[in-house]
Order: sequence, then C-alpha cells, then structure tokens
Amino acid sequence: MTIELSDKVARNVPTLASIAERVGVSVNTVSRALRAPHTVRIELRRQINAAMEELNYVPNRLAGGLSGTRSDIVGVVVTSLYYSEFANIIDTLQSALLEHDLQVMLANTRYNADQELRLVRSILSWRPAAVAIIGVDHPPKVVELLKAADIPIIEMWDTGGEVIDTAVGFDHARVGAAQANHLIGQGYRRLAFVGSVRENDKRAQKRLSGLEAAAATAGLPDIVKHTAQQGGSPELGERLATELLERHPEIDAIACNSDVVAFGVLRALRKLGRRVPQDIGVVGFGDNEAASCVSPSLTTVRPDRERIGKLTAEAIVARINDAKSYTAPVEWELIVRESTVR
Amino acid sequence: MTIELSDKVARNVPTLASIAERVGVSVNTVSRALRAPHTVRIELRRQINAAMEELNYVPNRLAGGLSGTRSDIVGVVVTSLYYSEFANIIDTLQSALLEHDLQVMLANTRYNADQELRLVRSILSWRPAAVAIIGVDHPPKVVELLKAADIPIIEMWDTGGEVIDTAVGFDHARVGAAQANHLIGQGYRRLAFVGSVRENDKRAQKRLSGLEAAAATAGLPDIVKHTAQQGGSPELGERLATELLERHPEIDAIACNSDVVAFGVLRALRKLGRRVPQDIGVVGFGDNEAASCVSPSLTTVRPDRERIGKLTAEAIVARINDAKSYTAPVEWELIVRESTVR
DNA sequence: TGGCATAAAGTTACCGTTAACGCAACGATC
DNA sequence: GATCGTTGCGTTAACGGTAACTTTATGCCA
Repeated sequence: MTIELSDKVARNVPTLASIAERVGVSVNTVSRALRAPHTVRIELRRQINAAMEELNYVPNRLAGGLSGTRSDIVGVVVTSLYYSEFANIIDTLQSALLEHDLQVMLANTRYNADQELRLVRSILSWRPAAVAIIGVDHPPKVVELLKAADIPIIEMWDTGGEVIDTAVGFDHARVGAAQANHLIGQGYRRLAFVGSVRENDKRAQKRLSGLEAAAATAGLPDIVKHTAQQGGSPELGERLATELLERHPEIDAIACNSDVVAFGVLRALRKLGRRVPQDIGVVGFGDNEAASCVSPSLTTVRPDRERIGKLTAEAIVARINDAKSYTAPVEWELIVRESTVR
Repeated sequence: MTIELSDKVARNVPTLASIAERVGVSVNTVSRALRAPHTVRIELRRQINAAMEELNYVPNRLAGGLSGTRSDIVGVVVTSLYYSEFANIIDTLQSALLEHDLQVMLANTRYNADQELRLVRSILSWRPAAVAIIGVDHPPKVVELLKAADIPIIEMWDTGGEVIDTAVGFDHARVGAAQANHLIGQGYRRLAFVGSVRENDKRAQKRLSGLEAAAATAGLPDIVKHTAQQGGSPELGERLATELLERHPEIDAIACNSDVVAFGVLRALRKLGRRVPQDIGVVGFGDNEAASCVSPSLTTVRPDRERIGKLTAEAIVARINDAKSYTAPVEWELIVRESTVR
C-alpha cells in the first residue's frame, strides 16, 4: 500500500522564510537567532522569537540534518518490548539522551533476523548520530551496515562475544552458572531449563550454556531442556512445567528463562501438588516487578537495567565526542527468595 | 553540552551520486531504480542494485523527506514505559505500521507536561506523517502545535474528553465505576483508592471519579484516597496500604490504580494478617502478566492494548489517506479473580 | 521512408536549513 | 585621520534526493 500526504497545496507549515519575511530580515538571520543567538541583536531576536511563537514555527530537521553535519537521532533497536524486558533500559536511555538533545528512534525486531536487517537499514537511513542495539550477535549484513555507517554503535545487554564498537552489558553465561551453582548449593541435583527461547535469542542460549557447564562441573546429570519458540508468558510456563514433570518426574529444580515463565511454572507446581521449595526449586531471570509478590516469592537474577540505559547514554555521548571504544561491564545480582531456599 | 560529529572529512557514506558514478549513469536513474524500478532497464537495474549492495548504500531519508512530499515517520508519545503499561500498545502499533513502511519515533514524557511540549515539538520537527499520543488531555500549547502540524493526530488510551482529531481508547470513568460496582456487589462497603497518581495522569483521575460516583450512587460513605506522586511499584503499594489501614482500619476494599501497586497491597495485607478476600477485597487495573499468578490471584481490569495498537495503526493509515476523523471505542474487561470473591 | 508513440535515460529546479563568505557601519587605536 | 578589528546582517552555495520536464533511441505502422 502506498501512502502519500493528501494534498500538498493545503499544507502550509511555516518555514524560516515565513518568519524572515514577517520580520523583514534574511532567512539566515532567523536561522542564526536559533543556532547562535548572540550574533543577533537582542531587539531583533525578540521580534523573531515572537514571530516564531505566533506562527507556531517548528524547525524542519530534515532540512537541518541534511544541511548541517550533525544529527540528533539515536537509533535504538530492541528485540522485544513485552514484559518490561527492555522497557526500563529504553526509559533511562531516553531520558539520559534527552539532556544532550538526542532523540530516540525506536525499532523492535521481535527476535526476527530479517526484521533486524530491515529495521537497521531503516534507522540508518535517518543518518542517526549513533545506534544502540540489543545484543552482540547480529546477522553479518547487519554488522556490515552498522560498521559502514561510520557512527558509534553501542551494543547493549550482552558482552559475551565479538563487539562491533562499544558494549554495555554482562556475560549471560555467568548468569546461567550462578543460577546453577545456587541451586546446587541448596542441594538440588536434577536440574531442568524451561522457557521461551527464540531462535535468535542468543542471550538465552548463553545462559543455558552457563547452566549446563556448571552442572557438568558439579558432576550432575545433563540438564533437561524443555523450551518453546513462542513468546514467554505464565501460560507457557505452566504448560512447559506440566509437560516436563510428566516426562521427567525426577526433576527437583527448574531454571526459567524469564520470571514471567517462572510465574506459570509456580502455578503448575501448585496444581501438581509439588511443594516449592521443598520438593522443587525454581529460579527465574529478569527480576520482574512481581517476582517478590508471588508466593513463594521468586529467586531470580536482577540485571541492572537502569545502569545499562545510563551507561549506554554515556557511551553514546563519549563516542560521539571521539572517545575510544570500550566495553562496560554491568553488574547483576542473584536475588535469593523463597522459591529456592529450603 | 554540544555534540558534533567528529570530523566531516572522515565520513564517507555512499550517496546516489556514488552509485551513479560507479555504474556510469545519472543520479536520477539510480533514484528511479529505487522508486520506480520498471522505468529502468532490467540489466541496468541489476548493475545499480549490485553497486548499492557492494557499497552498502543506505538511502538518506533526510534528503528524501525534504525533497519528496511524503514522510514515513510516525511520532509516538507515551507517558510511561514502565511495567508494560504501554509497551504492548507500542509493540503492536509498531509492527502494524511496519507493514505500511512507517517508522516509529518514540518519546516518553514520564507524565511531565513540560517534557510533553518539548518532545512533541521535537517530534514535529521531523515532519512526521502522523502522531499518536497517549491521552486526550494535553497542555494548550501542545494541542495548538499538533493542530498546526496539519497531520493526522491519534489520541490513544482515553476517549473521555475533547479530541484533537481521532481517538482510540476507552472511558476511564466507566472503568472506575465498574470496579466500584463489582466491589459493592461482593458486599464490600468501605472503599479506598490507593496508588501512584501523577499530576498529569488524567486517566487515573478519571477512574477515581468513576469510582467515587458509583460509591455515591450506592449510598456508601466517601472513598478514602491515599495516593503518591512517585511511580507505581509493589513497594509503594505496600507502604500506602499499611498507612491507609493504620488510619482507616474500617476499610474493607481497596481499588488500586495499577496491578503493580496492588501486588504490594496484597503483601501488606498478608503481613498485617488481613485475609483477602474475606476481610478485605482488592481490585487492580491493567492486567499485569503476573496478576493471575499472585495469591490470592488479583481481580483487575484488562484494557485491550493489542487492539488499541492495531486500531491506532489503522486510524493512522486511514487518516493519511484522507478518511474522516473518528473515535474508536476499545473494549475492556473486568477480570474477576480470587482477591474480590468471598 | 516518414511520422509518431513509447521507452529509457538525462537536465534542471527545488525542498528548508546551515556554513562560509562578504560587506557595511562603527568604535578603538596609533 | 587612515587602519583595523568587531558587530550585525545579507548572499550564495551546498546537503542528497525527487519530480517535472526534456532529450534521445527504438519500434511500429501506414
């Protein structure tokens, strides 16, 4: 479907020229009144500002961006918007960028590689000052495009891999290991992994690897995996846990790929009459706001999302100002609650 | 702080001219190969595409937008990103818009009116094809700017008030009334309202009004309000509920402004030894993904966010194509769970 | 074989803004 | 009083792309 603005004629938005004409100065003087106010007589400036106010003038940044060398868009590419996974990151990132007059342009790939390529291309076409993107694992063409764009690229959330430019995040394999070691420390022996693992969710796969490695190191039997491609939800968790325990009744601990899934797992266990944490331990990931409110309260891992947002903003500004690229590790914390302490 | 691109010289991103030169045709032919492929010889088109691929050419939409009459940005202004409040709306909206090659530019006002003005101005400066914004209550200057922009403006989430152009949402006062009537129907008599109500959260205020009106109609005593300006969270809910019951032990039902707050209220009641739903009923708003997973499970109101996103996208496309402005009512549902059924 | 429609490419102007440069008016300097 | 640096503004030329128009090549028909 093609989309066009209705009729060109009707649109009559004011330009610098409208202001200039009204005040009786050149276009450039009006531009200067905006960009370099001190170069314009205060009295004239007042007239110009009044005219702008009156006509509801809004600068055209398409033109500004094309003409000037600077851009104030920052492209932000996330893989999901559901369930607060990255919302807090975007939130802090955006408000931090606002202080530098940088505007966020958002894209959501929904864990789809084709979509990612398309969206990155689309964002780059706006000639952003920088791009922040979730993850360090991207299709080759995406990497190529991002590199060719010749702007700061900040990869967020994950640091375990090859970085294009600058990364702000943490090593997900270690998270998985921490989950496993905690469960093992509590005496659990037959571990399972449950959740929504999208094909392109490399972070989930890394956490699983960490989990498996730690279990192997401890001499435990292989971790039983039961995952699905569809998005995470309590309903999914409930289904997966039920199916899992039907096939593997020996399981005594379940690590979930997200808290939302863990909520459903807890519900399933309640229905099956398995006591948590006595019979089965459950650990989540993400520190959903409700994790402390379900019962039993959920042991989980809290990534410092606010800090990722903040550090990403800092990295963007630093890199725009020609600082060297770097990797900023971000803390995360295992929050131990009732669901794993027996 | 001023931000500039490092050194103009170093940047060497390919333009249509680079492609044209390489293939040995005019700039315009390359442009046509993109915009109107059938007007270019297939053999030549192939060469052009190859050159674009090779040089990693990405069209410059600043230039395109300035030159052409169309824009494919849709500005989306939300008041919050926390706790899935609007994340699902953005998610569906974005993927629906993607099918029409429309790109989302996101802004988050955090319930701040000054910020709203600033962000709307910033978004309009990109000459978007349309703007979607949360709520129908905006500062006068914002309304003026949006009207002057002469593009489709879709107000989402709320319909109870004066609409600029087109609205997609529901009447929040009726939600409040439904909450009250449900509680009353369950035999609760001393109602309270608890939660985070930001100064500019007109929707929360409307729900409260509906709640109060329904209580008054039923001949109940005035609703006790205990709110805070800070953002909603379980911790806030816990604190507010504790303080509330200290001062008003007679309260036997609490309506919360959001589910996240309700989660904290439930926790407070557990600590205080008040049984839910027997001693006190609790109703939330928003249908947080965990609402069915806390215990007792939470009675709440589920706004159809996916539908709002979808209908907003439809409205945008329709209005861009000159359809008349309208108001689309969106369904919501009272989900009755354990927390109010005694 | 001339005339004419059509296809395929080139030319030119313009979108709104900014940067570089130019120039007049004026006060300070020696 | 000629020189010079400021201040304050105007002029002009981009930025990269698109649309309207023009030109050239090609095929078809009478």
